[in-house]
Amino acid sequence: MDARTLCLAALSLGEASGYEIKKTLDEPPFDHFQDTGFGSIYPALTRLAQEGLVTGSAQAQERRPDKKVYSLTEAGRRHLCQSLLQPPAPDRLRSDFLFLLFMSDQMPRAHLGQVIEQRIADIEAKLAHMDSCSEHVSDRGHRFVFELGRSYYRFLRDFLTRNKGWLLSEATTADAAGLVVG
Amino acid sequence: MDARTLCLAALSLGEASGYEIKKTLDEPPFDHFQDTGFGSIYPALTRLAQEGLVTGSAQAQERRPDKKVYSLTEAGRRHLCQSLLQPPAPDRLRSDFLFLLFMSDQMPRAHLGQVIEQRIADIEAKLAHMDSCSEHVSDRGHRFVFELGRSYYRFLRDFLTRNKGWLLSEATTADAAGLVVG
DNA sequence: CCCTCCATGTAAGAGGTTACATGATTAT
DNA sequence: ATAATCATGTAACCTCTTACATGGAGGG
Repeated sequence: MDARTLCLAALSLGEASGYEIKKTLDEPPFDHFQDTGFGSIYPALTRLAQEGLVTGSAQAQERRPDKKVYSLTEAGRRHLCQSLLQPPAPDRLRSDFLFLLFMSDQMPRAHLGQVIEQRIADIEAKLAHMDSCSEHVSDRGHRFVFELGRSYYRFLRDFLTRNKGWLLSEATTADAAGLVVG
Repeated sequence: MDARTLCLAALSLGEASGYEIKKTLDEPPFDHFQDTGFGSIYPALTRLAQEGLVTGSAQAQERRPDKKVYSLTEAGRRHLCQSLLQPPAPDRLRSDFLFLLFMSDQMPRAHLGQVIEQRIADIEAKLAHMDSCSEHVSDRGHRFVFELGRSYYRFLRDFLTRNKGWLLSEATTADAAGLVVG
């Protein structure tokens, strides 16, 4: 899905401004399958409004810049439902981190160790943040993706913690059997 | 990493043509963290050659189009090693599949079921293919990413298999406790 | 005093995708 | 027959990223 479809999906949960959509997309479980910036959202909303899939109205605020609150039109809701019937494109992951692990024999061991520890800490922080969000996830699909994401982060943390020693060891021969794949 | 860095990484394993690089990038464990097409690879190689990071020579072949075999220059190897010292950008996943699961209350149950079964079958096929590749993965970093990917696919397959019933059930109330998160 | 939050947008550029163009060989 | 493999590339397009532009409120 592109930025436009994501905006439609966010608005299907209720009317919102571009800024609020961005906040929603940045939180779990939305953030598990996409990563969208202001530079995509604002133009997407403008175009969706032109196409009649959303309507927006500027609202004056006290001591704040004006806010443009958008909501789905009937056409927008139909368009969103239709896009859900398309066969999903294959998942695509872009991971510098896995690239570094892949190339680890070309890297100084100390730096590699730092990168892995940093990643484990990042995952830990993510999990902590998810704990604080967990109560607010009520919809069934949202809960499913939320728990899938949480389980994935736990899996990744455990895999890295268990096997970092194997990757970082100085021995020239590293038997694949040493990897604990669970 | 962009297409240029990926080409450098592929060539660090030995000289290759654009076509051969594409094949390498499409196989595990390379395919676990990127997804690069001909339309990115050929222009990337042209530019890398202009920058002196790779050298290419056309080789005539019998009954085949000419082949341009590229190899890393010293400058190219240095450039690659330097790029490994940069802090890695955050991982980014784009998943239509998770988007569909997220929106599953807007979807016909039958279609949702099909999408999930298809995904499980795809993962099963991927795992079978990885089994047939496993012996050829010798480098330590390659093995690490390979096993991480394999474990991830198994995790995803198991999560979907265990919990699809929970997502697909007709009951209006679906207790989060019903999810088996392992 | 500085940072983060609120709030919107544009403009330029980088990067990637898709379709097109070509064509013999080999396997089913 | 038909599809896949081998083999390279270009051009148009689309999308996204990044930087810029603006500015008050409130917390540390």
